[in-house]
Amino acid sequence: MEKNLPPATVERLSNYRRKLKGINTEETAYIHSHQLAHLMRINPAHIRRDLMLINFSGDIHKGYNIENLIAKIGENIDCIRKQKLAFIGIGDLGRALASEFKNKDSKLEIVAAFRLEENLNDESVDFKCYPISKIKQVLKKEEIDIIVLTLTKINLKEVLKNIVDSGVKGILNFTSAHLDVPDEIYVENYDMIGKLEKLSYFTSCKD
Amino acid sequence: MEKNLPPATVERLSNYRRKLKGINTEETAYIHSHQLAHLMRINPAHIRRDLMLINFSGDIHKGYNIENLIAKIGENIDCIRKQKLAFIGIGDLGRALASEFKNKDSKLEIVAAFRLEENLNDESVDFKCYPISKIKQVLKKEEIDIIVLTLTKINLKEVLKNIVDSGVKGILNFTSAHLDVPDEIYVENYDMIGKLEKLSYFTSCKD
DNA sequence: AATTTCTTGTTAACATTTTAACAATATATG
DNA sequence: CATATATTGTTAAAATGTTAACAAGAAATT
Ligand SMILES: NC(=O)c1ccc[n+]([C@@H]2O[C@H](COP(=O)([O-])OP(=O)(O)OC[C@H]3O[C@@H](n4cnc5c(N)ncnc54)[C@H](O)[C@@H]3O)[C@@H](O)[C@H]2O)c1
Ligand SMILES: NC(=O)c1ccc[n+]([C@@H]2O[C@H](COP(=O)([O-])OP(=O)(O)OC[C@H]3O[C@@H](n4cnc5c(N)ncnc54)[C@H](O)[C@@H]3O)[C@@H](O)[C@H]2O)c1
Repeated sequence: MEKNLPPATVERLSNYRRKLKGINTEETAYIHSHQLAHLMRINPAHIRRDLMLINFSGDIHKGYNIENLIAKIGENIDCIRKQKLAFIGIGDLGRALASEFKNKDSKLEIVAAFRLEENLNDESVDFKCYPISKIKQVLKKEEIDIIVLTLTKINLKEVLKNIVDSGVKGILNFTSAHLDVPDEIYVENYDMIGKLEKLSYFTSCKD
Repeated sequence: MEKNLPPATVERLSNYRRKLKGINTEETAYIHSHQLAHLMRINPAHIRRDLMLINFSGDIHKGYNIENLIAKIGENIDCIRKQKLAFIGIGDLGRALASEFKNKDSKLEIVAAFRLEENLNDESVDFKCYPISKIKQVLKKEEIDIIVLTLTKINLKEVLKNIVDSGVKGILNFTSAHLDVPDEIYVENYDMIGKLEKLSYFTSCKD
């Protein structure tokens, strides 16, 4: 399978799927483009175009079969094997994000988290938590694919070096720090403040 | 002032500012487009174009004066008066997001949070926390501009009705629920899973 | 003084994303 | 049966976003 879907489409497909999974298909097995569009707050043409790109056909009158669509999206955007995630920093934010994964049966699996504290009971989470001193060893052994950075930035430099050396392929970065890593590593920065300030700009009267 | 900046530029300007504020201007008072671009992992032309849009000029050799630039960005994207935020749901995620606001001296100010629990000590946060039963009353009285939704979705329908009635202008939504609110309210959905799955798509070998 | 070297500001080209438009087609309705 | 209606799939157009290119000009260097 070639990775020829536009990034914006990939992200939307993931969002469609999550929304569709929330629908009880015993009540409604089909959904129309305009209905899904309404749920997603986007244009119906968008939906039709995205589904065209993954070659998914609907019934001209009943609409799209929800279960089949969920499966088709998976065929197109999921990795064949499970990809392994590790969290670095497991405080308020890390815990909140990690708990989103429960009951999601995604192809992404959290296999480890790291934190400063050497001895700590981590009963609230269902993956293994290590002190950061073990990072080198664990990343290599577990063959982690993707890192989620939710740490406060003490020692970031050394942490990054270990990440790069371990062969990780992508980083989702929630810290405000600059990540000086090679271009081969796909970095996605994620910042709420930017979104909020954009929202503020477009909702405030500027006169 | 007219709101004629492209959304993508507004978001980037906010990000530039946050990055610039992290620089010690006693050491380096100026920054070049390519330096900031490197920090942001974007193209230098991007920076120059964005700053052109807000009419900010740099010194042809020294680059951009950091303090002036921070101020200029503020003039262009900040609301004249402080805008008031309220969080609905103040668990792991709410707390993590709220604590990002400390020491940020933004024009956005958290003035209230709501949660299910009637009696609870909220010592870790520095704004007022109310039980959700008080929502109607508080939103009206405080004239909240923007809502951050970080609740687990019990009673969402009623919560939404109160939000709409109170005249809120924007919602940053972290829940997976569909927000059925009038089009006048600017809704921004924010989902980490979509970003992660996109990251997974572009980092995995699909052959 | 001339030349080289940078960097900004700006334009124009390019790429991507979004949306409108509509033919094709199936069902329902009069 | 003919007509009205609704929805998909697809193309084309419009809008937005990104990047390349380069003139203009300031300092440094020869
Ligand atoms: N991008 C956003 O929108 C956003 C929102 C909220 C928080 N944040 C950022 O997320 C990060 C975490 O926030 P939080 O509220 O969860 O903080 P927290 O204090 O609750 O948790 C921090 C965690 O990181 C660990 N940690 C710190 N330094 C570490 C290191 N060098 N190596 C390994 N582990 C380390 C700690 O042990 C702890 O588990 C912060 O950098 C914060 O700025 C970003
Ligand atoms: N978009 C994302 O990337 C992302 C990531 C993590 C969590 N989430 C979502 O954020 C939400 C909160 O997650 P969390 O980990 O902080 O949960 P949590 O259980 O730690 O906290 C939930 C909070 O919401 C409050 N609450 C619940 N129902 C409420 C109601 N009807 N009215 C008022 N308050 C209410 C609770 O009192 C509590 O304060 C969940 O919906 C979760 O799915 C989204």
